[in-house]
Amino acid sequence: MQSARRLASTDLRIARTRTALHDAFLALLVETPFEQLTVKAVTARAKTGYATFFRHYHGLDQLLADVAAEEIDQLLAQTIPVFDTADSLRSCEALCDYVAGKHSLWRSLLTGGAWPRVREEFVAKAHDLVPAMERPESRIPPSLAVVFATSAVLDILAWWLRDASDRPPSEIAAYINTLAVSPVV
Amino acid sequence: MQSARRLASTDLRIARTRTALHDAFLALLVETPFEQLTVKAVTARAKTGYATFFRHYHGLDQLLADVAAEEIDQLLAQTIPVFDTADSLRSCEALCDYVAGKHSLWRSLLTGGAWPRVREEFVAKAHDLVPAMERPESRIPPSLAVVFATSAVLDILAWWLRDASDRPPSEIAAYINTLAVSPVV
Amino acid sequence: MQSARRLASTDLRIARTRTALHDAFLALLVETPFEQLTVKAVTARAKTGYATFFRHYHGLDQLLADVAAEEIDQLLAQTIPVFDTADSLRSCEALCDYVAGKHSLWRSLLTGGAWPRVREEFVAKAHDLVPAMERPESRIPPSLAVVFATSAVLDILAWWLRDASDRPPSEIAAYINTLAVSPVV
Amino acid sequence: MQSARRLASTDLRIARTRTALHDAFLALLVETPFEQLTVKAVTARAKTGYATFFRHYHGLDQLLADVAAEEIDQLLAQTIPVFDTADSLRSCEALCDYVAGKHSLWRSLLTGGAWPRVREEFVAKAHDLVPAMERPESRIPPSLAVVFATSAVLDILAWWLRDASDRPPSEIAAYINTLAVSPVV
DNA sequence: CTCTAATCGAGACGGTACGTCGCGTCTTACG
DNA sequence: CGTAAGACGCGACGTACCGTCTCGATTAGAG
Repeated sequence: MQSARRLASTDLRIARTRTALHDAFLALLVETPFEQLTVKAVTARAKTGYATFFRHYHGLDQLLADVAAEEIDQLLAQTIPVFDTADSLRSCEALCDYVAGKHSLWRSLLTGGAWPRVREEFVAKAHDLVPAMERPESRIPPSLAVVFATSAVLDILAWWLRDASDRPPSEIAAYINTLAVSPVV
Repeated sequence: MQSARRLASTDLRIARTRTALHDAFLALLVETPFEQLTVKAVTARAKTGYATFFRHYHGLDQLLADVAAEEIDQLLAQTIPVFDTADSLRSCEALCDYVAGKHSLWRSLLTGGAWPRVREEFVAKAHDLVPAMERPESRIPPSLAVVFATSAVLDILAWWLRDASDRPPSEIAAYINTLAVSPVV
Repeated sequence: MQSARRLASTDLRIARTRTALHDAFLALLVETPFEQLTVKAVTARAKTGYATFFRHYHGLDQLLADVAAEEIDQLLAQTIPVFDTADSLRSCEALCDYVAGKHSLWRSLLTGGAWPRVREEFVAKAHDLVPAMERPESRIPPSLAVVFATSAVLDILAWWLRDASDRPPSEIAAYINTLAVSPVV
Repeated sequence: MQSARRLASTDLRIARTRTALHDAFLALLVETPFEQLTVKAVTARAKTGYATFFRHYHGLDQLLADVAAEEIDQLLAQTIPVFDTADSLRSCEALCDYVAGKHSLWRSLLTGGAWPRVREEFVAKAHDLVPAMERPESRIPPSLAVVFATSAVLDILAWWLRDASDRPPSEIAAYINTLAVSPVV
């Protein structure tokens, strides 16, 4: 139960239950803002006993973290090179294409009540990666640069997914490049 | 209760109660993240009856909005000219000086659980002011510009108040100017 | 305020207010069971300020007692001779005719939530009158006789007003005479 | 929760909780008039969570009905033959002996605020049993006979338990026979 | 016919109980 | 004999009503 993820449980039932909760959670997240989700609703949707939930997660926050973590890892993996590459615009486009492919998932994560937590996790993970890409010549403190850049990227993506889903990824990529990337590199 | 603020109720008791709730709320916000506040705690601190709270506000959200609204108005009044003035850096410094003067209040509003709501309100109000300063020549959609700029300003201020309170306002002003203002003007 | 009734207040306003409350109370009692009445409802109906109610009565119970007391006195005045007279049947008919004349009032008092209190008051007042009509030859203890007879009279009247309002007073009088009067004299 | 009783839940905890509430309720009923009982008091006495009460009953009324129903059934089973038997006096004595055996319980039910409800339930149940014992030759309408007889029995019992507990059951039986039974058969 | 006190309306307030909801724990019955 | 179902303790919520209180604004009835 403790760390919930990884530990690659050998028990098939455990994997089954987790998948069910995982999927039910994501499905509900699309219909309902995160703060209004209840354990009961998730377990009902997952056709799982109420108490069972707590055998796998400490609470909805952890389930969110669990679900979001891997998505965040992947998004982050797309985001980091943006700040490292010579051709940052191209990287931005790759990033936006990636998000466009998981449109509804990321809209749930970025435009609802889940988003402060997602942002926090995203920023925290980004921080861990920063030492690897020291950029001492900049006049901006690294910790601020990380916060600013990641927040800006997420803000722009959130704006896209919520208010402007009809615009092409390439356009968004240009905005990200202009507003979030250029100022810090 | 209706609109909660204004309408300047002529009854002294009402003003007294509201002030008490207002102050108690702010005092608790410094010690406790917003999401963990309870009506009971606020009314206890305000030395007010529990039910009385609901005679004035529909819930803690509305109290937060009520408390934050006027602060936001003032901060916004400092922020807008930043994007309009010839000497934007000087305006940024004025903004940072203003925030430094209300250090602990704004730290509560920007670094705790209240901040998503504050940001939302801030962005919404900023949106209402944007038409007044049309900037058609920009290649960034106005609604994105508003979201990006206000979010960036708040992010930078939040970083300052939470992680770097020892830095002088002028330095922060420079960051704001570089990261949030320049890219959109 | 204290004893509420009598004291023949010289102030017209007081009399006016009391009458208004009195009437509003009776009017509501017809529509609503006593236990569901609220002070607010009574004062609203009486077009009177909420606090004004408490300037005249300690609570709804007292208002009920106040309203009921005089009615009970009158009913009791009709009831007592029933047990004293040679021709008890005729007295019973007088009693029933009297009740028939205040049909809706007594239905409210006897068939709703007010009835336990009315009964209690009725029995208590009857008790006070019993010494005057000692009937030592009976095998039934006087205190029981009073309780039984008054309760029985009220029960029969309540049954009439609630379930059999179409029957003539004379028929009810016969029942009262047979069931409540004869057994105790 | 639904029908509250019966359906013999197989879960021990449920039975345990209901018994606790049941007992606590009866214990409090001895000390306190029914209308002044609170759910809080009952649950406190039952050492049970407040909300748990509502998982079993809709309110105190239902709990009273629940508790009283079985007692009423038993008392009624003793009462009915009184009106059917050749030797009604002997039946009355059986009835009084039975009540004497549950003295404190019935005093709580009949002499406090619970009694109007108990009476109502008692009368209602008696009504359901009446068709079985048609007595067409009587000149008293059956529905009145039921109301009168059951009310009279309860009134006499209540008088006994409240004001004359020292009298022997046989004496009370005589009163019941004289006042409540004879007039209707 | 005025002046002065009492009464009035309005409704805020502290308090208490209600009935509901969700959480996280822990017992139970069942497979 | 372990696991899924769900009862439980807890505590916050928002509502309703009570009875008290403080305000002016009237309005009687005594001088």
